[in-house]
Amino acid sequence: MSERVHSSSVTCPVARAIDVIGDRWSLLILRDALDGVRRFGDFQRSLGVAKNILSDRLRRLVEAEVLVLAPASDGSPYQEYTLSSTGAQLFPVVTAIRQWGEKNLFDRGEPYTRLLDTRTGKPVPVMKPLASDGSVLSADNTAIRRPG
Amino acid sequence: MSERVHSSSVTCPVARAIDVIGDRWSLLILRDALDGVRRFGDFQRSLGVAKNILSDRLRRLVEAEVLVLAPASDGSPYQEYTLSSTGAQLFPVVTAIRQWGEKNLFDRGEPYTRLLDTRTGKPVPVMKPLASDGSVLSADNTAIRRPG
DNA sequence: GCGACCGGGTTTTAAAATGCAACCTTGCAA
DNA sequence: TTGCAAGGTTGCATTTTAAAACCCGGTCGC
Repeated sequence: MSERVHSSSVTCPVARAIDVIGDRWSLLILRDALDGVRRFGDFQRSLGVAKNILSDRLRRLVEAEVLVLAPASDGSPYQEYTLSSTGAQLFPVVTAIRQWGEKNLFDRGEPYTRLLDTRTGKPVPVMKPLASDGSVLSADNTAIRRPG
Repeated sequence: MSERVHSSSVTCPVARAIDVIGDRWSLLILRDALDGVRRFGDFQRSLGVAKNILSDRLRRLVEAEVLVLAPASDGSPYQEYTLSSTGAQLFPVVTAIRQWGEKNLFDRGEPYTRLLDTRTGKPVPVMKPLASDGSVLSADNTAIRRPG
């Protein structure tokens, strides 16, 4: 298990994250992976992406240790792409994107796919960044501090 | 003020959102915009992106009503790109990406830029999707439901 | 045992996006 | 009026993406 060396001198976590997951197909792959998709063919059918592009993005995500390539769990002789623990931690990212889309990109009455809590059947409440005292944070009351 | 018509038949909010903000430069522009950057030249210096590409991305974000082009607030004869209310709602998205990067893409001891609550000076706590009863949700106990 | 088919790709070639440099324009300011 | 900076646009070479064709190792029908 080799230690990854991360993108040189970039000290912004957003920029590093975007190097790994910040393109259209990678994000859609992760959306599907978080919904339980594991097989090459299933990703391809779901996304409608060219096989060479899918192959490339899956390889990059495996190299970044966001996905892990493992023997299929169902006895078929193929392999499947599963989320690593790092990859599973992207659930809040995809959920935040989803919730922004839900609130801002659909007209009233227009249907969209919903994310439900399977234990209760209810929609997942909107995520908000909270301060340590529990109050809701907006961009206005935060700031970036550079290291050093 | 024309009503935008959204991307046809795509019913996944993640997919629609990615059409608007799901590329490298757009996400980095939004990171900077949420940190208070407003001017073309400031985005360019911060990102190191080619001017034509920056111009294109800013135009798209304005068309998508994520950014708004307004006269500069400081009396200079130029215009500035400010976040619309839709754009400001991307704060949880960029914050989730940032927090994933912080936890997964830096080696121990390696410095990175931090997001601080300006009222307390403390780092912003990690965002998590919560169920309606306040318990933490993971991808495992959620599911997508298609409309109709 | 052999031909067809399916999963999971790679290769080839054409189209589109990107990046760089040069240029243009407007508003000052010397 | 010359110069200079902000905020772009344009032209062109390079890189990335996409679509389609091809390949290759199983498995299945027979």
